[in-house]
Amino acid sequence: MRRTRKSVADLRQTVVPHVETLTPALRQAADYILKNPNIVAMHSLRQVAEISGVNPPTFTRLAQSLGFEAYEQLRELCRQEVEQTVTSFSAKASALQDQTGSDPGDLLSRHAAASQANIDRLLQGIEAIELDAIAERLAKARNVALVGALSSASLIDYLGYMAQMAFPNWRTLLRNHETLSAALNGLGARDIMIVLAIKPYASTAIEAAERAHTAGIPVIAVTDSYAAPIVPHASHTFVAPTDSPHFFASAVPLIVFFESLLSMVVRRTGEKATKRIAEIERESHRSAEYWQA
Amino acid sequence: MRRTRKSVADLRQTVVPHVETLTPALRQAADYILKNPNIVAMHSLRQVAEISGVNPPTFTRLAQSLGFEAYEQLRELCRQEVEQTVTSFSAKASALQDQTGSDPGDLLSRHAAASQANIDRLLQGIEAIELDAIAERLAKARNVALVGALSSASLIDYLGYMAQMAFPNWRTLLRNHETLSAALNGLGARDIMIVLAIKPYASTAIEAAERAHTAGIPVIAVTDSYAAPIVPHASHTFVAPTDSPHFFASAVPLIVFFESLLSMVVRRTGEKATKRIAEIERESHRSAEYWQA
DNA sequence: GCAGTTATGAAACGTATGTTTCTTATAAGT
DNA sequence: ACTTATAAGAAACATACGTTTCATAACTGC
Repeated sequence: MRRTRKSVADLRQTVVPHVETLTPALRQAADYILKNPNIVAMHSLRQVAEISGVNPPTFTRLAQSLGFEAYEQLRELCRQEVEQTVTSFSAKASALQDQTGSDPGDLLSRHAAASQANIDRLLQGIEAIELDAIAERLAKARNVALVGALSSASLIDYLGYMAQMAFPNWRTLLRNHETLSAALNGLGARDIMIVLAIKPYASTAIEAAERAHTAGIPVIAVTDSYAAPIVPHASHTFVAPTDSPHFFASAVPLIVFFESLLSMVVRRTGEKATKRIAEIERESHRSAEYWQA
Repeated sequence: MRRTRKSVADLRQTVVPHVETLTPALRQAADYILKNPNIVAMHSLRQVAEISGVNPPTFTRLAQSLGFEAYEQLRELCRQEVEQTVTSFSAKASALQDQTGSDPGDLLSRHAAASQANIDRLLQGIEAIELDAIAERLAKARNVALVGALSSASLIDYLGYMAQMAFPNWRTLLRNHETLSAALNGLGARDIMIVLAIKPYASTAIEAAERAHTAGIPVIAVTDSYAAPIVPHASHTFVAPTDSPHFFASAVPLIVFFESLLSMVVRRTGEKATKRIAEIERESHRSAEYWQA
């Protein structure tokens, strides 16, 4: 199949190189155009200005800053972009599937497609009702302990960071040289432990699950196979596909899973979580952790 | 799966039934609109008139004949038609997101769809050639320094962990109370810094990028907007969509991006990286970090 | 801390837009 | 063939458009 020819003047190609030299307002306008070429193509300058919250003259000035004679020419690029997408969408989809893959430049496309496929498989492999039940238990738990080692450590950290925004009773274990015994101290049947363990499985994580399980702490295992060594020590197991064409497993389905799970618990906890989130954000702004103009 | 809801007023559905009762000139106009909704959506009435060879007032009259109050409404139908085609994939996601959520069990499906749409948008927003060029530079760099704070910290950790498997010269900065000055010490123009900063932007990350940029260290910014405060301090910027129906931004596209980037660099580095990976794996097994049956 | 510069929003301007009105062309009925 | 009714182009109109100008706000460099 013939590849759709790229128009000589491409929107991104034209705008992106200039972006870094633009003033804040102009950059905001450029950002909007790059993200919403279809809106720009289909609406008048003033309508775009209103929708995007940018002052009308800013777009005129942006076009001039980019070397165009008028805004109309910038808009024409957007039109071409849209036209191209309209005509080449189905082509792209089929092209991705039969790539035998010698072209390294398309590695992003390939990995993107693989990730999307994995997300699909994640969806097929998990029962909504199961997940709902777990979310319910997490919402009611006294403490939620998170465990992950080696490559799983940073993913568990991500979950932990997000969770602490919403809940004061979620905690990541085994950080900063904390021992397993110390970590498990005080945890019991009213708490829940979430353990992430994907191949190659970290001994630390398996051991933590085992000890917790023996101690009567409910363990939710998130792993990549029902044959994983953690399964026997879990009271509930979720399996996420992590296949990838790379030397390492893809974390994408895991992130999707964790983000969804977290969101479900937040929804259940209701206003309490939302309030806490707002409070922490406010506090962070005060403490200058967040950058502000 | 439920089909994406068709907009209440469909262009074809609205126009076709009336076509036979129209006068010749009006019919010609109707015919043109049905065949070229994208032209109509993206151009003014008078431009459409000129392109199609139909007199301007004819389009106004057509709209009125079809029961519309004004031509603008007819054009809006064309816009919807185009929008639907352009975003056929992400349309699915937004439709799912719009269900204001009476069914909590479907949250996983919704987030999965949204993630897939975001991956799609990531692909559209990044030029393969750009990414290729950056991968090339990363492969040749003396040192690669990774920076991320707050919510980005764990994601950068993930990248750093994976990278260290393959390359000895990739390092995550600002961990374990390392100061910025100490971190930047020894870095120069032959090195590259990758900074991840997504909203709310961490002061630490912005500052690191700024200092590095001033010091002549190439900075690659990965962020969520061209209007992000880090952009002025970057020698190259990648923007990944992070929209999500939750209170937090989704990390999925970022993971896809990093995994792809890493894989591209590994491919370039060739056998050297592969050997190192194998060696580290062997070492880890010996040291019992990895669980074995 | 101030002068000079630049960036940005508000107001003003000429122009193109969508629509209506007017006029001419076309077709039908007697 | 003449009238009448309808259709369609031309001209006219109010409006919204893209742009420029102006004033003020926000930086920069001394």
